[in-house]
Amino acid sequence: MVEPGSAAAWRNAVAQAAATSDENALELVELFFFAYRDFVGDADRLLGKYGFGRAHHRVLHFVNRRPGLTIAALLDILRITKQSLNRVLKQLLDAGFVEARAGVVDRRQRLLYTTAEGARLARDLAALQSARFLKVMDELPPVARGAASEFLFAMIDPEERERVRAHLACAKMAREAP
Amino acid sequence: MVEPGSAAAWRNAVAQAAATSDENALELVELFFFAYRDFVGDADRLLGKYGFGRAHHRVLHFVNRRPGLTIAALLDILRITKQSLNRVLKQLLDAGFVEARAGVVDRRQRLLYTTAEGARLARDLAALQSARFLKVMDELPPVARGAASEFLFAMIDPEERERVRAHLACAKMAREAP
DNA sequence: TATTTACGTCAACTATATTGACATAAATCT
DNA sequence: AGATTTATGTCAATATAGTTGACGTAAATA
Repeated sequence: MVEPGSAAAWRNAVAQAAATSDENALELVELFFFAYRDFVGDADRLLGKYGFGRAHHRVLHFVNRRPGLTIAALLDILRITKQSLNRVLKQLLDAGFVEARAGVVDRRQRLLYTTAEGARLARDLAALQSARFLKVMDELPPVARGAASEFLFAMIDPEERERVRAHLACAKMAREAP
Repeated sequence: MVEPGSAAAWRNAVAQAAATSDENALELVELFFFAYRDFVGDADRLLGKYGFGRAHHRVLHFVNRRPGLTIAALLDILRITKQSLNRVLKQLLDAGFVEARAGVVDRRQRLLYTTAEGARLARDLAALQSARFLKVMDELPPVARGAASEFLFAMIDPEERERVRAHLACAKMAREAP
C-alpha cells in the first residue's frame, strides 16, 4: 500500500494518468479506423453500381467541388502519381462524368469539370456521406458539434493545414458564385 | 429583393440554412479525408523499414491489442477474406512478429499473439499515432477534448457500435490484466 | 457415423498504386 | 528565334491488397 500524499503515491498517479491517456489515445486510433471504414463503405456500394471505385470517387468529388481544377492541382490533393490518376481520369472522361477543357490563360493545362451526369453522381455520393455527418451532429450534444471540424482539422499535418484551408475556401467560393 | 418577414424571405432563410449545413457537412467529408490521409501516413513510413504495409499494420495492431484473437474474430474486424488475411498473416508469422497457438478449448482455432518483437513494433506504431492524438488534444480547447471520441463513435454504423464497444472493452481488459 | 466448423491453400483475377523512360505542345527565358 | 522549362500524356513493368471459387483437413458436434 502506498501512503497518500507520499512521493510514491504521486508517481503512481502520474503513471496512471499517462497509462490512461495512452489508453484513450489507443482507443481513438481504433475508433478512427472503424469510423473511416464505415464512412467510405456508404459510398462504395453506390460506386459499385457504376463500375467505379474509391479512386474514381475522389477524383469526381474534388473536380465537382472545385470546377476548373487542373491536373497538377488534383495530383497535389490526391498525392498520387500522374500515371495512376490518368487511368482513373480517362475512365471518367470516357464515361462522360468529367470533361476537360483547355486552359484559357495557359493552353497546356486541362481544366476539369464534371458533366451534368458527373455532378449528379457526385451529389448523390456526397449526400450519402453528408447524411452520416448530419445524423452524427444530430446525435451529438450541441457543445460537441463544433468540435468535430476543429478536431479533424487538428488531425491534419500542421504544414498541410494552410493548403487544406485554401482548398476549402476555394471550394466554398466555387459553390457560392458558380 | 425579398421583403423581410415575407413567406419568400422565410423560404430563402431555410434554403440558406440547408445549404450551409450541407456545406458544413461537405467540409467535414473533406476534412475527414485529409485527416485520415495524414493519420495513416505516420505509420506507413515506419512500416516501410520492415517491408510491411498497412495490411500488416492492421493485423499486428489488433492481435497485439487483443491477445489470443482467433482468425475468425480477426476476419470479422478487418472485413476481408481469409485468403487475403492469410497472405499477410503468414508473412508476419514467418518474420516472427506474430505467433499462433492451438486453442485450448477448441483445438481447431489458432489463437494469435504478438511475439516480443511484434509487440515492440506494434507499440512503436501505436506511439506514432497516439502522439498525433495527444498533440491534437493538447491543441484543442478542453471542452472539445471529450467530443472527439464521442464524434468518432457516432460515425460508426449504429448496428456496428455494440461490436466495437465490446472489442474496446476486451482490449482494455487484456491491457489491465495481462 | 455423419455433418458441421475453423482454418489452410491453390489459382485466377481486379483495383490501385508505384518507378522509369520517353513524347508533345505550349509557355517562357535569353 | 532558338533553347529550355512546364503541363500533360503514355508505354511498360512491378507491387500491394483485395476479390471469387474450388478443394482439403482436422477437430468438434449432432
